[in-house]
Amino acid sequence: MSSVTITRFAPSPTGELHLGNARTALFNALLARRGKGAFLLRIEDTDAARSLTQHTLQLQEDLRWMGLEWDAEPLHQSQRGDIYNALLAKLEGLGAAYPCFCGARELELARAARVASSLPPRYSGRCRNLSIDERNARVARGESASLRFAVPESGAVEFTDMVHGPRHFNCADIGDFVLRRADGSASFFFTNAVDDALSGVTQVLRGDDHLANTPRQLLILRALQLPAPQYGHLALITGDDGAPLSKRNGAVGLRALREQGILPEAIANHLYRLGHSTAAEGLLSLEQMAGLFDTSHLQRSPAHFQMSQLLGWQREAVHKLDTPRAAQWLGTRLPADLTPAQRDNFITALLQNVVQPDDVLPWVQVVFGMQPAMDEEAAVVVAAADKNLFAAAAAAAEGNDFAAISAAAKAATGLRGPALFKPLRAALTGRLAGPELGPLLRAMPQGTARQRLARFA
RNA sequence: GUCCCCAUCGUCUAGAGGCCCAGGACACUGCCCUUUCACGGCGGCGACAGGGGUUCGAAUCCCCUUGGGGACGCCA
Repeated sequence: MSSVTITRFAPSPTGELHLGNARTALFNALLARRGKGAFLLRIEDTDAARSLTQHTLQLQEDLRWMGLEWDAEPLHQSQRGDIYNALLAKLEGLGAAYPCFCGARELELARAARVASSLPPRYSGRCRNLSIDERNARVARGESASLRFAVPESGAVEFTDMVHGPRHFNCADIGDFVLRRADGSASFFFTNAVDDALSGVTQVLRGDDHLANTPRQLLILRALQLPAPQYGHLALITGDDGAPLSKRNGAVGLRALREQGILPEAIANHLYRLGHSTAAEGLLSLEQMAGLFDTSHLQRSPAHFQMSQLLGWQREAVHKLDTPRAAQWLGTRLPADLTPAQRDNFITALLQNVVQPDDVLPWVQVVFGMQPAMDEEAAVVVAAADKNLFAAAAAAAEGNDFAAISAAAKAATGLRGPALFKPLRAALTGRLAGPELGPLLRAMPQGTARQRLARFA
C-alpha cells in the first residue's frame, strides 16, 4: 500500500459552487493535508454546451478564498481527447465496449416501455449482439454511433467504501452505459474514472449520489487494468425542502454567502461538522481540521443545512477578527473619511455586537450621523426621564467621555443602574440596546454627545 | 417500477451490548456578571421513527413496517 495520499476535487464548471461542493472540496483537501500528500483540481468540462470558462475561473477563486489551494496545474478534461480516444479504442479492441446505433428518440421510447412494464429504465443491450458485418456496414453507411461498455452479464463488483464499508453490486443490475457520445466526446463515467487512475489519485471523497455509479467505474478500470482509488461516499447535504442541495436551493451558494459577509473560516468550520464529527470544540484552523480529520467519523445519513448553525460559527469567527481584517470585512460600510483612530474605536466598540457586516450600518448612522432616528421604546424612556439628568450630562459631555457624563448625571439625579443608563443610552444612540457606551462615544466626532444630550435638557 | 443508501433533541452530532431513565454544539429560554447593551459564565427546555425478535441486559445486533434520499441519462 502506497504511503502517499493523493486526493482531488473534480467539479464541472456548469454553475456556481454550493455548500455541498465546497464540503467535498474541503474534505478532500483535508485528507490530502493530513496525509502530507497532494490535493489536485480537475475541471470536468466534457459537456461543452454547459461548461463555461467563467465558472471555471470563479470556482478556482472560490476555492482559494476558502483557503483550499491545489497542488498542481489543474487538468481540463476538454483538452484530453486524445488520451481518452486511445483508451476507448483499447476497450473496443478488447471487446469490452461496442458501438450503439440507437438514436435518442428510440432510446427514450424503449425506456418508457420498460418503465410501463415495471422494468428498470436501463438500456436493453439491443446493439450489443450485432454481428461484426452489420456493425461495419452501418458504420460504413455513416450512421452515427455511441460507444457502450459491455457490462458482464453475471458476477458482481465488490469494493470497500471508506464510509459505508464493504459494498456489493450485481452486474445483472447494471445496464450497458455510454462511454463515448455520438459526437465523439467521452462521458463522465469514463473520463472521471480514467483520470483518477492516470493522476495517481489514491482516495476519492464524493457525494453519495455516486455510490451506485462506482461499480461501473470499477468495471472500466478493471477492463483497462488501471488502478482504482479508494472511494468514500459522503451523505448529501439537504436544504430546507429536504432535497439535496442543488443550484436551485437558493442562498446556499458560496458566492451568495460570501456576499452576505460570511467568513470563510465560518463556512469551513460549519462544513467540517456537517456529516463529520470531531471532539474538538471551538473555531478550528484548516491545519487543525486536517490534523483531526478522520474518515471513520464521516456520517452515513444526510445532513440538513441550517443557516442558524452557520451563523453560530460566523459569530465566533467575527469575534476573533483583528482590527485590520475587521476593517477589510466591513469595507465600504465604514465611512471613507474616518481617521484611523475613529475607525479602530468604532470597530472595537461594535465587533462583539455584529454577525454580518450589514449589522454595522445602523451604527454608522448612530455614531457618525447628525441626528440618528429614535425608536419608540427609546423615545418613551427619554420622555419619562428627568430633564436635569440630560442637562447635567450635556454639561459634562465635551470630551465624549462617558465616565464623566454618567458621573455628572448620577450626581445631579442620584440615579444609578438601569435608571441612570437607559435614558443616557436612549438620548445618545436613539435605542435601548447596543454596544458599550464608553467605546461607542470614543468613536464619535467631538461634540456629538453634548449635542444629543442637550436636545432633551 | 427495479436496485441501492439512510434513520438519536427543532438542527448538527456523541454513542461501536451494560459506563446512557442518552453527552456536547447551534437555536430558544432563565439566572449571574456588567452602576447600561452585548460578550462571557452557569442552568433549563428538548431525541433513541414504530413493531417484532436475539440477549441476563439493546440507542447499539437481526427482521419487518414507516419515512427520507440516491442510481437506473449520448448530465456530471
